Amino acid sequence: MIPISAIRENLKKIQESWKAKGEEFDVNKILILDKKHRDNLNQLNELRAERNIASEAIGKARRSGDNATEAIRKMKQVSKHIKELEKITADLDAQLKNILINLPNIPHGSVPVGADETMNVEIRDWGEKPNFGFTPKSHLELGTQLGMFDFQRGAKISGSGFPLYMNAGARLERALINFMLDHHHSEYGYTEVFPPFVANKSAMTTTGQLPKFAEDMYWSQTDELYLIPTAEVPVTNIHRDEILPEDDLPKYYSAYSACFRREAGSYGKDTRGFLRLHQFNKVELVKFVTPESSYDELESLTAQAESILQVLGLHYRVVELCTGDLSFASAKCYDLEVWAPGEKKWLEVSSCSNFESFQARRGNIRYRRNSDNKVDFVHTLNGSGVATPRLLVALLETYQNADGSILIPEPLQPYLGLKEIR
RNA sequence: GGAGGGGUGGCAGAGCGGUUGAAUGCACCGGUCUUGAAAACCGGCAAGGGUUUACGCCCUUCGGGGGUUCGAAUCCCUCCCCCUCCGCCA
Repeated sequence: MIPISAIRENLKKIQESWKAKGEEFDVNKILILDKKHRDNLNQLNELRAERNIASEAIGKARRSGDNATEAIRKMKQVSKHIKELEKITADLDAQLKNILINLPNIPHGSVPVGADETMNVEIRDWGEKPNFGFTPKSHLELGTQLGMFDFQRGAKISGSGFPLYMNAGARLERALINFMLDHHHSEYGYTEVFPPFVANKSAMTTTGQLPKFAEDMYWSQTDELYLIPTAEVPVTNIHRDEILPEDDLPKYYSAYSACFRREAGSYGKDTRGFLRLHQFNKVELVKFVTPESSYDELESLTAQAESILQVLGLHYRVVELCTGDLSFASAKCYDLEVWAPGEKKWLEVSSCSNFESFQARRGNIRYRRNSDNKVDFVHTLNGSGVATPRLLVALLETYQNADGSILIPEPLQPYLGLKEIR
C-alpha cells in the first residue's frame, strides 16, 4: 500500500510511475475523497472535543452535587450528531482504503521502463548451454521412460496440473527440497520455518494477493481459508502487527511449501509437463530489513537464489523486469531463468523482489530505529530459492545421457543416494 | 464438539462507568555519582490521524465489530484468538 500522504505530496511522480507500468488511476477521485474525509474528520474531532470537555464537567458537577440535567440534555444532541458524522466518516474512510489497497507499488527509479516482458533486460548469465553428441530429449520423455512421474494418474486423482511423482522422481523432488533448505541455512544463515499451507484473508492482503487476485487462489468457503500460492504469504505474515527491534534486522527466513495456483486464464499456455502446474513445490527466501539496506539485500538475495543453480551446474540468466512486467506489489524484481536444453527454452525458476514498505504497510510490520527510537516500516523482500518443477526439467534435460539415463550432480548425490537415475 | 478462564503500552502486570492514555515493575533513552563500569538516585519514554511555519493543540486506539450512556478499558450483545479440563482423532 502506498500512503495517501505520498499521493497528496508527490502526485506527478506517482502518476508517471503508474504510466510506466501501463496503468492508470483516477487520482482526482482519490484526492476529492481524501479532502472530504479530512473535512469530515476535522468536524468530527471538534465535536468530540466538545463532548469530552462537557462530559468531564458533568462528572465533576455530579460529584459535587450540582445539577447537570441541562448539560446532559444538550450533550444528547451533540452525541447524536457525532454518531451521524462517524458513520459518514467511516464510510469515506472505507471508500478511500478500498482504492488504496488496490493501487500497485511504485517501481524503483532504477527499473527500466517498458510495456511488457519484451523490454526486460538481461543482466548477466552463468554457465553455458550444454553440448550433446545426440538430440536431447524433453523432460517428459526422459521422466516417463524412467518412471519418475505420471501425469495421467495425477489427473485422475485431482485434475490436470497436479503431478504425481513416483520412484526416483518422488525421491529427487524430496532431495532437491532438502538440499536447497540445507544450503540456504548453512551458507547464508537463513532461519528455516515450516509454515501453514493455508492462510486467511488478512495474511493474503498483507502480501498483495488480495483483494485483486482472489481468482488465482484455491479457497475453502466454509473455513474462509486460502491455499497459499507461495510460502511468501505465511512467512511474511510471521511479523504482521509487530514492532521489531532494529538489532533483530535483517531477518532471513527460508521455507519449503507446496504452492497452489488456479492459473485462471492461462489455460493452453505451457500445458506440457511441469512447465505450469496447479500444485508445485518451492523453497522460498524471505527477508525483513531496514529501508536503507533493502537494495543491497535484493542483490544478495538474488545471488543466494542463483547459487542453487550454480552448485547444481545449471546454465541460467538473470533478467531485470521492466516497469510493465513488474508485479502488483514489487518495486524491483529480478527473474532467474534456467536453460532447458530439451525444451530449448529459458524457464523462470525464481523471482527476487524488493517490496520496500508496500507489504509492511499492509501488514503493519514495523521496527524501532536505534538512532531516534522511532517506529518505521520495515522493507520486505522475497525470492524463490528455487521452485522445483522447472528446476527438475532443467536438471533432467541438462544431465541426460544418450541412453536416457540421468547423471546426478555431485552435491545432490548424498540427498538422493544415487549417482544416476536409470 | 462440551465446560470453565483469559486477551490492557516493547514485555510483564494493575484497573472493572467520570483528570485512566492508562498504576507498578522490566526494557529503553538522558543526567547525577564513578578513574571506567555496575549499583543507586533524578528525569524522559505508546502508536496512528488531523491541524500548525513552528512551540503546540485536538481526535482515535485497552483482541475485532455492534449496542447502552452526557461519558466505556470498565456494562450488554456478537465474532475471533489463547489457556485449562472432558470428548473425538493423526
